[in-house]
Amino acid sequence: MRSYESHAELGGAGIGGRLAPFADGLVALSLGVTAPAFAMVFDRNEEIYGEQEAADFVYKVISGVVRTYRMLNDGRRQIVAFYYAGDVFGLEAGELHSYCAEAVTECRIALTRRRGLERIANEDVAAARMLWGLAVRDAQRLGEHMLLLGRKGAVERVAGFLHQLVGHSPNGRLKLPMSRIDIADYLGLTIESVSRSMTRLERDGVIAMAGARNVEVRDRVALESYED
Amino acid sequence: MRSYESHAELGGAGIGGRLAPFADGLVALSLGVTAPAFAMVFDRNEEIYGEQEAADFVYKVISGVVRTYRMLNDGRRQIVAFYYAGDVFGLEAGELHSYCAEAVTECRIALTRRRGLERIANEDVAAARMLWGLAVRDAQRLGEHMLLLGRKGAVERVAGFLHQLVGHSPNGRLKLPMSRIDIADYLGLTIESVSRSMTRLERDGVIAMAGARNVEVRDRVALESYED
DNA sequence: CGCAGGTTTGACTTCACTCAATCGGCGTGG
DNA sequence: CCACGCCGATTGAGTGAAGTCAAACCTGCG
Repeated sequence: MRSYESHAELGGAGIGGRLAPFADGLVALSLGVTAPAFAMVFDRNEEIYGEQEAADFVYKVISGVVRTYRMLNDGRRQIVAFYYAGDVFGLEAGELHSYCAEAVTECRIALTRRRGLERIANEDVAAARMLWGLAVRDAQRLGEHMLLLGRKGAVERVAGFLHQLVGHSPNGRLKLPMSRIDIADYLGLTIESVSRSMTRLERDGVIAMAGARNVEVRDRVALESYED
Repeated sequence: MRSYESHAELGGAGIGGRLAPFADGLVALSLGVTAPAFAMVFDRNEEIYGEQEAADFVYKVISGVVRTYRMLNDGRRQIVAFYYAGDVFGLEAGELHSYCAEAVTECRIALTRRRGLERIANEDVAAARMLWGLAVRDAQRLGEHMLLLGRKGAVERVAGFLHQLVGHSPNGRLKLPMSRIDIADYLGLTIESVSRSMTRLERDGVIAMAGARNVEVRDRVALESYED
């Protein structure tokens, strides 16, 4: 039970999730910076960390998809970002997490101690630069998303979302890992509006759908033009 | 013309703005980190830097207010953030600025070379940490704003905006430095909706107005409750 | 005092939301 | 292997909140 000891020793990383075997206890965070880590597996919709919880760890997605979000008292939810394999999340300025993070699909996540990472950053300038770069890139992506939320119509939002997802897919086919509710809460819409927008894009010949989660982008240029 | 030489030497910091005398050529960025700098003055609505311009400088507001924004082809604009005295802006991950920055009011801005700052960060761990902290705090603020843009109604947005502004004012009185257009483009609304929302808040006794730009928050608790 | 800009107000329209019914795909169990 | 049931997604009808267009109103300034 060596691994459980190490888990306890690490202070516990939330209620959920299960420890999982992991290569050599190291994770390559970015730009060649490597830190000691352990891995956990989270089920679909399982919480990874909550708002206002201590931000003792930094997380990297090994496989699966993660969402971070904030909520209002009455239940309205805004998904701030989706994180995919290779993405780092959970870096905070203060001692507490300012968002909630959950697994969209079953996820394998590498965790590394925040203090350890800070210690590394204190000695290795490249590591400090890397942390800075991660935060700035995050901020840039959020700014882009603000334009979408503040100034775009429903179809433009969905088109922008699909365009962003299809970026990494050369053949234009993609399998949406998240539900319509997640998409709606990411785009500041209702599920009905998301649905209507996708139908509209399909009628216009921009995309083709096979079931709700398989989308083929047929006309990437048109998709971009919807974004203005 | 010593100052113009130094301006040219620095590679030119945009078309607009005038060099201004500055204490000792140093600016305290944050947490005691200091870097060589020079100051410029920008008129109301003058551009500080444009989207896709080289991000050679980092900026700190000495006095006045700055807006950063992105635009769509058809002219729709989303203001990403306002920066007030003491705030640092213009830090970028890549070589280019991803937003446009303009002076909301006449502004006095301290500029420091990005490369110089990076050199300092390479030697001083505290400086690197500071840069990281600035970026993370920015990202956090943007995330907060995304919740407002994606999930709040018009009155809630205006209430949230006023609440954010009144935070630093103990007596509840504040003078809005920006026009209704700026507020609208920050909140993802039209000027008419901003106007109607403020009228509504006034009718409800939450605020009192003396002219369009002088607002007194009479009931801070009620203001927060509009935000949910 | 009068002009010009920005702001407020009003009437009407539009787009997205709500509520409700139907559809469809997936997984389970017969 | 197929039928059924369930959950998520789609579609439709009606409503409502914010947008648009236009007019009137301040207010600060020449």
